[in-house]
Amino acid sequence: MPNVCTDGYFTPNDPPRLGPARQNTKSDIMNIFRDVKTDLVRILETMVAKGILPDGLDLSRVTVESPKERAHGDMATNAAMVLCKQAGMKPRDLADILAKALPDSDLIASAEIAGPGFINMRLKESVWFDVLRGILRLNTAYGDSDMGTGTKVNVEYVSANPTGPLHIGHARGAVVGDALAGLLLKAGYDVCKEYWVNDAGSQIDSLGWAVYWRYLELLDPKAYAITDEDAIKAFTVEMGAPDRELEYRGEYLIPAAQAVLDTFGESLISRGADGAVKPVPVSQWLDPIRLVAVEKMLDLIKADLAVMGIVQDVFTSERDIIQSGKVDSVLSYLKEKDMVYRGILEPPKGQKLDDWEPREQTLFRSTQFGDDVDRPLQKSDGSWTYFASDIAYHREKYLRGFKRQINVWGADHGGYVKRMQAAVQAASQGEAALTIKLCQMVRLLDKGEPMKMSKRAGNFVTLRDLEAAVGKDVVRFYLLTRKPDAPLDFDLTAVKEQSRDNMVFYVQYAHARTHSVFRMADEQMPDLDVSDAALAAADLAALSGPAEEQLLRLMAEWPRIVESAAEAEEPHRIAYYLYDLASTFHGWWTQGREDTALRVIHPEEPDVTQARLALVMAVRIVIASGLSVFGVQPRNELN
RNA sequence: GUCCUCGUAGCUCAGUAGGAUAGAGCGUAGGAUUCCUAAUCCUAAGGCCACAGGUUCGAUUCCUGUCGGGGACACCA
Repeated sequence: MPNVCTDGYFTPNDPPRLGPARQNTKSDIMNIFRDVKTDLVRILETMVAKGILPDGLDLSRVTVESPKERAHGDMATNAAMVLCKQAGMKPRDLADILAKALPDSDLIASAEIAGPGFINMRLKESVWFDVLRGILRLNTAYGDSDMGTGTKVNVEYVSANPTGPLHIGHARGAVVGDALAGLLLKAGYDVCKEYWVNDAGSQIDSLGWAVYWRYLELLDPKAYAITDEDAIKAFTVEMGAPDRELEYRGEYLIPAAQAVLDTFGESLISRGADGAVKPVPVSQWLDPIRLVAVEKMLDLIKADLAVMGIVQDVFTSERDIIQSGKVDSVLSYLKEKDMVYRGILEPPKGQKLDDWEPREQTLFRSTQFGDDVDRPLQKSDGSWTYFASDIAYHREKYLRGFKRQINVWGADHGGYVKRMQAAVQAASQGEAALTIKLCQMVRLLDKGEPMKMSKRAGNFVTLRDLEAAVGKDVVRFYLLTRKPDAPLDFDLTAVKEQSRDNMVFYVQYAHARTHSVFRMADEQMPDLDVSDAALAAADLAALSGPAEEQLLRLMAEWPRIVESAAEAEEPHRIAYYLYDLASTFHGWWTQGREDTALRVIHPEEPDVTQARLALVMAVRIVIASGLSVFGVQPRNELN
């Protein structure tokens, strides 16, 4: 995937990565749910061939899943209930026939009917051991799926205005977008991670003004102090923009101003007869300053993202989209389709606008695609609205081959969803589909008390502050412990607590514990072969207890979890699965406290020890596989 | 006023490509530590899945409406 915008500050990153040190080898995918379903379908087809069932069965609603109740067996299918109408049979009659045929499978030991027509199946014990060996063989590639069939998906996230460092408000979208991309990659999609750079709007003008002032300040700190309101006022008046305010005053602009000074020297000012620094007219400095300022801000943002372990593949410049004529071309495209017209909108309801006046505008017919009103494409000064360039950008993504697009936005952009989806439909002849993930606010707390932040006071918490306070992995995992569309409290103290109610710690502790068991085994049984090969070849008969079976069963579900989370585009499900697995593992491990026979390490019984260590290793692998989706490094020990 | 989103145990939250007796943590009440990490585990109590209709063999899940919390509503992004 080439980077499309590489002018100036758009230095391309490395090409999209294909995941952590692996190829998506479709042939080497393990998923026993799928295997059982394949067998089930095969048996159904045999029954069709024999004339027991009619041709042309719709099997789309047939599922194979693990029943909630352990007593119901290993897996259950609803096939009889879903197919009974098509087959013209009563559910239980069909279930009866099916249940008799199922043990024909290599995987299924027995099947029986329950409830309204469920078929509960017991799998052969060897199936679970095969799962364990498969995990050891595949390592963290276990859980990979081919459900995406290499379909191209574009995930756009962060996309913060390049006007300053990222702060906590950006953190959630950044992490959710990155994890979603990781999840889709694991599920077999061809994922492109993307950032849309709004470097063309009025905010960039504000940035330019602020940086110019900082530039003046560097040249003459006394005359142009950032704290000197009178001087600032005099400056804006002199520039012919008395309403202009310096919106951005953070110190992070000083390096940008220094870069301006390094690049342009004193060519953006004049000197009075006394040598005093004098600003020159806006037209002479705004363009060059904006360019340098955006470049520096984008560097800052990329560095912030890198601290969080986020590296996106493509950065697309709004300015570039506009200057290359892509907005004009998408507009003429839409005009051809009669999607654009000149018209006057009704005044918005529910809020008073003092300065509202009827005005003829260039409008996009988004109502034809379910939006509430048609949306303006041009500002009154003739320049494009943000919406117009965004349409051009999304069409650009479509033309690059992305028929599936995902945007991760803050919930405050919710009102923008329908028009953007409408635009993507219109600009792709209905071929591309855009889904939008809205992330709710994160409330930053400390010891249960909300932390007071204000941009004005300059004490807002940056992403870097957050990372420095608790660490990248904690931030990433914690922000994924709740579905994005629900608000989230982030407590700086609680998140570092080492107890069960902190998911991050609890899962990491389970992973660390798998390592400590191996360290202990090495101490107590230095001669035991614990190589991958030895574990894979171990006699697993010792793992037939209920607790072991529970662990194996849970780990067998991992590929299914990946697929359903990818299908739902909900990475947080991975977090809950890992918590569940950690809990089951801790419980199994603790059995050894009450009954020494159940301990992992038995110096007198190397076979049993080896089998149990194989199980521990599998748990370690599955946890690591899950954490890799989140971009979180598993811990080998704690403290 | 319109649109989006959420409503599940006392609290914080999972779950729902429609499935069998709705789960977890905290908190509450008990219990386990000569022991591979007690940084952990076990047991118990706790529910009209906001409410009302609809779709069907079956709805916490899908549809419609009501109520309640949050968010958004020209020429900012």
